[in-house]
Amino acid sequence: MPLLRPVASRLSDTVAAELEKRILEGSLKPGDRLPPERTLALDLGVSRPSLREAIQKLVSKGLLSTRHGGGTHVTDRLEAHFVDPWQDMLKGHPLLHRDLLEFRQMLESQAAALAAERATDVDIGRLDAVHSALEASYSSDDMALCVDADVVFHQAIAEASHNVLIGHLTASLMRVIHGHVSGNLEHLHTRPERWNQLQSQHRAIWQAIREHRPQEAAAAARDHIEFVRQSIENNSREEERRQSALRRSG
Amino acid sequence: MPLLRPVASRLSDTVAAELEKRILEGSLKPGDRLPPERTLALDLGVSRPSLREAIQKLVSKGLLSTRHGGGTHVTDRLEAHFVDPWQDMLKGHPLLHRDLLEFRQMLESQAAALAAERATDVDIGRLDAVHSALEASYSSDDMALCVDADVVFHQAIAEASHNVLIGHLTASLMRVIHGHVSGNLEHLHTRPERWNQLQSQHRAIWQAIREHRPQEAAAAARDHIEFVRQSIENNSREEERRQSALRRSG
DNA sequence: CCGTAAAATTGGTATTACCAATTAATTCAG
DNA sequence: CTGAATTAATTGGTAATACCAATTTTACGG
Repeated sequence: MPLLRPVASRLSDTVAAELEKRILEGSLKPGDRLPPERTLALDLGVSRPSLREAIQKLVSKGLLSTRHGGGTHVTDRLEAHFVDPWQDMLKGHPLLHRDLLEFRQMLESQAAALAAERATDVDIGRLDAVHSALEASYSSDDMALCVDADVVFHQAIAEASHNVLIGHLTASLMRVIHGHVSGNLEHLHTRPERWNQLQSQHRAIWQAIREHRPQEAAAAARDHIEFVRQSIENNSREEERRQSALRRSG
Repeated sequence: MPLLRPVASRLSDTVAAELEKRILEGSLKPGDRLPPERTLALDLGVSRPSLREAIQKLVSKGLLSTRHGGGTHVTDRLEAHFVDPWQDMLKGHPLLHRDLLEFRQMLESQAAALAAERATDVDIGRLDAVHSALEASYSSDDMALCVDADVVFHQAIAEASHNVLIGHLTASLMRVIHGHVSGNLEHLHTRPERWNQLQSQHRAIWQAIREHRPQEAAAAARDHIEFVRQSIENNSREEERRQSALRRSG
């Protein structure tokens, strides 16, 4: 009697667990579209009804969402749980930006350090690609492209840290601050020497990670955010002067 | 366009809602056995696969439980409705514990450092009160009291850091890990020397903060979480040995 | 009366077919 | 050549059916 599996009944459970695992470990990211049920069932070696039962479980858990004819997508329940309360907070209370940058400094330096420790060859390959895309975008004058590449770069580092919480939390923060990054980059673009500093900072983080030097990676990330912080301060101070001058003239 | 019901598709959803309704309104009491799938599907006027998808949803919600060949029963615990999303994530994916502790280590050491820098007199006054309450609870044998005091202590530190994000995130994490803290504390309580170590660690963090020494505070917090991590590892390893011994004897 | 084995019951899985909504590709008018 | 409308493909939703596996019930024999 081949009783290899003492407790493994309910195939749909193991399938659901497999999908959940892929989501948590990042091979299926929030927003991604799953393969069609028919092919996915074939991949997993199960029938379509079994796969569907598994999908329904995850839908009821809030991890997936299905649209008739449209496909099955991964939702971002993990992120939403943390980030929802913050969304409108930042809107009405700009003084929170200090806290947020402080938090980013901690989060991204830690992410860089862990990435330097744990990055595999595929992680480094992805980092290389993302970083060269970043440098390419900086050579262009397309601000939107720069912002996207910047976000992708930091996200790639977070995922190379191989810590689910850091990965999801970074994604959340990036979505929240996307607008601010955009404004700040536009400001920096008018100052070539600052613009180049940004690039060299990114390069420093990148190299420290791919050469597996955690201390330097963390320090470089910390310096980078510190630079961004000062830049934002200068920006708002200038803005204030401009407003005040406007008031005098008007 | 009379699109009164934008979302009403997915028959399995309406079936699941119908069953849930019957359970909640009492026509299906906890412990009751549901009719066989075939007859129930006939009653509801749907196919068996559709009914099964609905049942799987309710199973994943914790309202029903199925036993191969035994039947489908209503779970006796209805509070399963309100479980925190992160809770069951940690249940099924133990590898997340590592990530979570790693994240806590970063978060709480940073919180301690910032608290040591910025704590005002009122913050320190509150910390003193909370810490003495913690020591008092540790002298008693009331585990629930200890867990609560522990959570309050760490939360007070997070709030003394004067960073809104750190405060809220700590609160979220504390809610998620409340159950695990409880289990771990019970385990530690059986080992007096470990139990005392915990107290001295708390005291070290507390004193470093109230004497405004950020470096020591961060280090003490880091050591504390590291201690917790090792304790949990030992606990699970012992548990594993116990299980294995049980299997051998059985 | 009890224990064991056979049979009925019941949940689990797979196959197949078809329907319905969405998305893409194509075509045709301008 | 562009763009909007139509058509075709893709893809999730539902159903019917057959068979497998675990459990429970029943019946039989001691």
